[in-house]
Amino acid sequence: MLPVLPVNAPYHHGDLRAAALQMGMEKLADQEQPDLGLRALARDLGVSATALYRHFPNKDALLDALALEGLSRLGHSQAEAAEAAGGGEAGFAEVGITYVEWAVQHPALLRLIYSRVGRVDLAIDDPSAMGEAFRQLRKGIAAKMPGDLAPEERTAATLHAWSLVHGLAMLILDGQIDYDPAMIRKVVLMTDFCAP
Amino acid sequence: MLPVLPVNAPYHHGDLRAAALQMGMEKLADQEQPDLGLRALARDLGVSATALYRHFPNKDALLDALALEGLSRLGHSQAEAAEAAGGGEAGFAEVGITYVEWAVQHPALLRLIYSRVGRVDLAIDDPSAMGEAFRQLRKGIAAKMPGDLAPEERTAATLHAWSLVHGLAMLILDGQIDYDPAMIRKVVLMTDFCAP
DNA sequence: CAATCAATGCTAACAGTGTCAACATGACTT
DNA sequence: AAGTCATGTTGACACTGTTAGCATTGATTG
Repeated sequence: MLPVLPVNAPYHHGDLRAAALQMGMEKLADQEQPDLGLRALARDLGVSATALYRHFPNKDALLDALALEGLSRLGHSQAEAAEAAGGGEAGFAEVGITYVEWAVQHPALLRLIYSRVGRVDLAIDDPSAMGEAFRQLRKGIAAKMPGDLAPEERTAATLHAWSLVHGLAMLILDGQIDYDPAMIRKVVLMTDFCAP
Repeated sequence: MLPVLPVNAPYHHGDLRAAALQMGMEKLADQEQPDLGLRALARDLGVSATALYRHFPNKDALLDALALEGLSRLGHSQAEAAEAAGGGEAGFAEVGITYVEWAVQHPALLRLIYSRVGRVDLAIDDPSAMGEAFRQLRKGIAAKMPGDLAPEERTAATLHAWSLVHGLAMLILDGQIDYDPAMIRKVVLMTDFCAP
């Protein structure tokens, strides 16, 4: 977290944008809440407070970029878990469990993602970037579901699965329930396959 | 939102603490995010910025008080819904649906509650106030559940129900899914009764 | 190679925030 | 009536995001 390039630092940083995103990610990884200060971040980068404005129009844009990166990583983890678990119902449940695990391991990042994803349609150079990533995630969920369901049921089941694991994750992050992997597994397995 | 006592305002307010909590609640009701400024609140109350420090040790304490009040209101709504729906499985589902409805109607307040409830054990005059309220809520959920379940299953089912509606509520508040009452009902009813 | 220019950095400043210390007012007690 | 203490006020400090204007550098072009 110390300033980069402490000695003989050149006037120009090289790739401040990438460095800011990387350090932002590191700071988020160390925190519970997604509280990032622009000035504090610049300080840790060994750069003046306003230098970041050459790379991001404002603080929101920086946080959006971090959220987007986080969303991408979450998507990768999901995809990995899906692959590792193979297809079928068991694989689907594993994807949900992975979601909760990822949330526990990246609390600030998950919070950041969901806090910035909603209002992303407005005033972003690539308006559909975040929305698209999320659509992929949803599609990923839907694709892993048991196949013999009517479209209406499919939507409801997707919503059900997403809500369940998201709720579990949020309750854990907010300190309402303890993180007990066995219990998570039990809860997730409770309902995913008991279609009448 | 205009200053209280605009003309002939006496030096002392009368009951600033109650007024602050009430105006805080009103402001939260008008917002999507629980962003409350101490100075802005004082301004709207027609009082100096630091006057609130005679009634709350700091901003966190004020927000904690608001969260506690919000939690109480949520509990009341839950209890009402449980009563109105009668007992049994249908009544239980109704409580869950009410939870989501309440969240949609009080987005900032629900967010405030969950953001402050976790770390409430520290440095509050009544340490167990918030925890107790939440324990009541959990007990309320558990009490409304179908009765013929082993204790272990009971815990899991409670967790499942809470996570499901909380996840639904959060995804709606974060703009990820639309609020469609019929769909909510469908999803909540999907799994609550399919015990093996 | 030298001159120009755009990209990228810096400092200074402004409005806003939470918070503390010191002072002012007024309601209640004796 | 006098005095005390809860409650209000002003002023200040450190912090934040943001803008305007100036400085430096690496790259492009004559």
